[in-house]
Amino acid sequence: MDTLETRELRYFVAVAEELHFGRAAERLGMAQPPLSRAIQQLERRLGVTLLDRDRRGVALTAAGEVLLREARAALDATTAAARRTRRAARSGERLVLATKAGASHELLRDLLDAYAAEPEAAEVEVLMCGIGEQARLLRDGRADVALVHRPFDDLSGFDTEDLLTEGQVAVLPAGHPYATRGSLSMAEAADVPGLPIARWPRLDGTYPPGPGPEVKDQAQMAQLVALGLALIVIPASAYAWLWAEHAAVPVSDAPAVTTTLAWPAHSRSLPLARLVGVATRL
Amino acid sequence: MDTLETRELRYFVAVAEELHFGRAAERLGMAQPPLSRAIQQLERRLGVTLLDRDRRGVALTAAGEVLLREARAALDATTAAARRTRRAARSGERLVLATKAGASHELLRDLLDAYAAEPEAAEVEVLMCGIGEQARLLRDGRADVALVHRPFDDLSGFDTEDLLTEGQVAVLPAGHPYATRGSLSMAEAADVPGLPIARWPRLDGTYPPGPGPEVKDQAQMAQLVALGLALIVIPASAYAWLWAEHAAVPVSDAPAVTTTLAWPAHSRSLPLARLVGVATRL
DNA sequence: GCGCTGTCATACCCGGCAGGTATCACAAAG
DNA sequence: CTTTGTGATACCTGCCGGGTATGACAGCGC
Repeated sequence: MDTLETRELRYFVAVAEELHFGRAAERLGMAQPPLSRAIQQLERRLGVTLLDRDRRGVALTAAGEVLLREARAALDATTAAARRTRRAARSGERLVLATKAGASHELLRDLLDAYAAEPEAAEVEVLMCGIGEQARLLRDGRADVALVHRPFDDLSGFDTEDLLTEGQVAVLPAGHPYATRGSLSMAEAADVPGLPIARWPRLDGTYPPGPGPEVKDQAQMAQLVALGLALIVIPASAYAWLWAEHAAVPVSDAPAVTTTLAWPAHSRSLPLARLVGVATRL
Repeated sequence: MDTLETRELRYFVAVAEELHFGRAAERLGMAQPPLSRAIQQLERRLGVTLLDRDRRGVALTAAGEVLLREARAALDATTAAARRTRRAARSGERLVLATKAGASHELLRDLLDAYAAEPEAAEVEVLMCGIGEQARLLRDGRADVALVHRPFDDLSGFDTEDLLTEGQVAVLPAGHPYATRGSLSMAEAADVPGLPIARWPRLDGTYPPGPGPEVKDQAQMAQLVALGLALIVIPASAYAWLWAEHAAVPVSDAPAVTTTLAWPAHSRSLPLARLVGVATRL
């Protein structure tokens, strides 16, 4: 019952993702034959067929799907081990906080200020990342803690602390007739003539269907709205990046958004514990 | 930024746990010199000192502590990958459910019955384990899902579904004067003359202080109570294993215990999803 | 102080296996 | 039937993981 080596897992993930031995080998910086052999060995050692080689193409078996998912998690865990160990050794202690660019401005500012006021506060590095990337950064050790937003982000596997629940607002071009309304319903927001709701990616990177333009960060949204090409519905705290050409109107029936602090479940870092403590008292 | 091999992690964990290269090498089934060399290489590659070799003994540095924790998690993840892959390939699908021996009898029976009644139900193997072992079994892939009890078990890192919340009862020898009482308070239970409360291990394996005997499973508890040497306070559903020599009295102010279904956060197994679905409808 | 013992590090050797190159086998396309 | 693209096979080589023997050094008993 020998244990799998990370090398084998890396190879398998490459092949499973490319579904092509040649390209996978290239990505791994090696030749194709040893890669084929390594995968065969892996299959023999597990006693399981992972790939259906069907001349002209490779497909994952059910067991292969399982291994792909598990192997990714295991690889993330090992790289996280290396990263966190290196970080623990360097420069005393230091926290890396991942957050979506532009979101929860005031909350983040207050949190950092309050934490910095603590005696023995560690240095906090803020890592701005794209939508939905926080979980990945936490899992592979690039971040120690993250500000995430329910129900948008995937929190499974983390410890969390809710910080703030808030409604959402519709952001419109400043001169638009609806900009002076006191509030809107989702139905109204979805049906503004000439202003489709912009779509942003879901957890898996795909976009929901709809007429609006696809965007991938707040800067794109801001510009599209300022240009009068779309409207967007966002948490009220994302307000901070509003331009002069924007107006915000509360959306009465949009789902509430909770800003949450999340960190790896097994973390025992003292500075992190202190940051969480500060956050709860905010 | 090369990635760590599981072999290195295994070696490091052995040394970190033994704090002795010789014993660690023996445990790993190898000679001591190559182990020393491997650890040195690991330290060089990470650019971090993990161990303070201080003639006569080895001690972990702060970075070493971090790596020990992270390495254990990573190793669990890789062995889980192997186990789950093998299991996915064998015998169609099959679920392994871990539970504390003797706890939540009726609930477990109902759950298994309801699940078995489903069309396309997978085979469920019930794995009885000791107190607090469920989390480990889930983490290293020996189990797919577990029945755990809040606030006793460590649920960090898992998805969960609460099934049942209940009070606790004091279990006494059948003939004891208090056995006929309608209810007790914690203060009263803690102060029964000649009957100290038995202590069971906490998450880390240590015992809380107190006058009562230390026990490690329900059979020991049962016997101690039947012998008139101790009383215990347990969730009402653990009732099922009561002997004729026992009597149970509700404890009015004991913290409520919730029986919870827990599973690895990233699991995507269809039979598991079905089991969770059945559980929520229970 | 002088061995003795227990500990980790060093020196050196060897065999297996990861990786490379060349080639094969085969299926689909034309 | 050739061409093209694919993964598998055959075979070689060098590196590195592992073994043995030994060194360096701290504490201990006398």
